[in-house]
Amino acid sequence: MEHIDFRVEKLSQMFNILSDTARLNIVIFLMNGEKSVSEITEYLGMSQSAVSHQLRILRDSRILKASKKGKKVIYSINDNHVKTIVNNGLVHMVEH
Amino acid sequence: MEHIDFRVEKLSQMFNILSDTARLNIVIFLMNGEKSVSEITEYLGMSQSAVSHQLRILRDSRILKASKKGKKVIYSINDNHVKTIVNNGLVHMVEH
DNA sequence: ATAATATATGAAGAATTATTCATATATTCA
DNA sequence: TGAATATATGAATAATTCTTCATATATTAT
Repeated sequence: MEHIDFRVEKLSQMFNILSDTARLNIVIFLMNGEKSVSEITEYLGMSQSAVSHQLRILRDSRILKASKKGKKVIYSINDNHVKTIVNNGLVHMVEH
Repeated sequence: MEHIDFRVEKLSQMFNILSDTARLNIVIFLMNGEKSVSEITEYLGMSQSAVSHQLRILRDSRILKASKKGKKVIYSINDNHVKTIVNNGLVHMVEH
């Protein structure tokens, strides 16, 4: 698979990150605006640790970014492409 | 995560399938028209068995469909949404 | 019927990944 | 300084997944 476009590699990596329900839900949640870790944790109903591990993956892949506000860490979407990709995907999930 | 849209579940499943480089390449290859298993195998440069296993996943998820022409099995895209999702994704992979 | 070609499939092993648990770090407040 | 709150992280386990190998099935040609 050497002759193949590098974009395919990149895209499959992005799809891989969005293939986890928790991570995809986080991204969608943040599309309405930035949130703290505790808000995200409460929204998802998962353990704080599990959420933090997933946030790390989203941060490392530059899909999200984090900033501190006092004790809290605020996450927001860093890669605007992901919004379009997710929105576009959601549209196509309406039927079936 | 009970309060969450069923579309998210569906979309993460679709992303999951497209998160494998081999499968994503197959889908992209078939976006130029239907192909036989041997053509796909040659294109990817993987073993026939590995390709067949991946084709099964794509068939089971209704992203592809298969039809027989003599000894050959011809695969084509069954779910038109996937074309849009992949094309849209590729566009956003252009930079970085 | 037999051989050759094309594709599919089950089992097994290796690799990747998600979650939990325990604990560490950082910040604020008293 | 010490306690409380918020978040991060490493290790370990469980689950999922990809590939290989061997073999099965289907079709065509001789």
